[in-house]
Amino acid sequence: MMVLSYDASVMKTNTTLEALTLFYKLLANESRLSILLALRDGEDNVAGICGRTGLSQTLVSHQLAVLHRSDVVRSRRDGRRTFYALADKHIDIIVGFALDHLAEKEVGHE
Amino acid sequence: MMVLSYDASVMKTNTTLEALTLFYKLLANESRLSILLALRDGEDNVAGICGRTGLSQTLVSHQLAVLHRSDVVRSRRDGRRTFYALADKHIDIIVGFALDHLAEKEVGHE
DNA sequence: GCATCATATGACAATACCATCATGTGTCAA
DNA sequence: TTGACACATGATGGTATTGTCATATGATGC
Repeated sequence: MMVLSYDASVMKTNTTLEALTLFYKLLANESRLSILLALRDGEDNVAGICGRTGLSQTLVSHQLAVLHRSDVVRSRRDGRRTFYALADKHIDIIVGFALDHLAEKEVGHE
Repeated sequence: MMVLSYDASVMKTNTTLEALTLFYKLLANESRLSILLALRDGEDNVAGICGRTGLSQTLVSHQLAVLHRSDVVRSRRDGRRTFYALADKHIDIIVGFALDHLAEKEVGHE
């Protein structure tokens, strides 16, 4: 049973194929991807992310929880707010990379 | 309604976010990813892919159809056989890239 | 403490996806 | 043309995922 959300500490027991699939599953949702793209511009709190993505607070919190459980984003509390950021440069690079290549492919199709 | 399978010709009307999501959805399944990883070694026919992935013929055909509809793989008929290959280097590069970074991240977690 | 702000969590209906079984189609050899 | 081979397709049951509503939790100021 493959589940979207997984505990990062379990990942070592997964095969590479499973790990890679889980990783892509995280990116394979418009809400989550939208959040990640927003975070490429730098860290932001939940309200800020809601504003920038147009998603509801509940949805953003849910998806941030998913992304956080999988160590894709990290969180930092500041008073009542929680700021989220991409956990490392990998996500940033990988998403950017795919975007570039997708764009390139689009052009190629014209 | 976001659907995994989409007609590649429709993609121009999608936003970048949608297109990127659809792209990742294609990779977010263990069977498809397994097929794509197999095809990184070069083109192969359905039976060959079944052998290398351990997946059933029906499943492989189904997933190849999905990947083909989205222009991720291309097909070539040779007699009774159909050979499939990655449509371009993008997929190869992107998957390899994610694999490398995932590996790197794993090491970082030790 | 109490109200409020900011975020998190639980439960759930709707939907999407997956893998399988059964069957269909196209190709070749005899 | 028939049979076997190689692959494709349709239908379907089971399951996973999605987004929403309602509600809970934690922090701050008064």
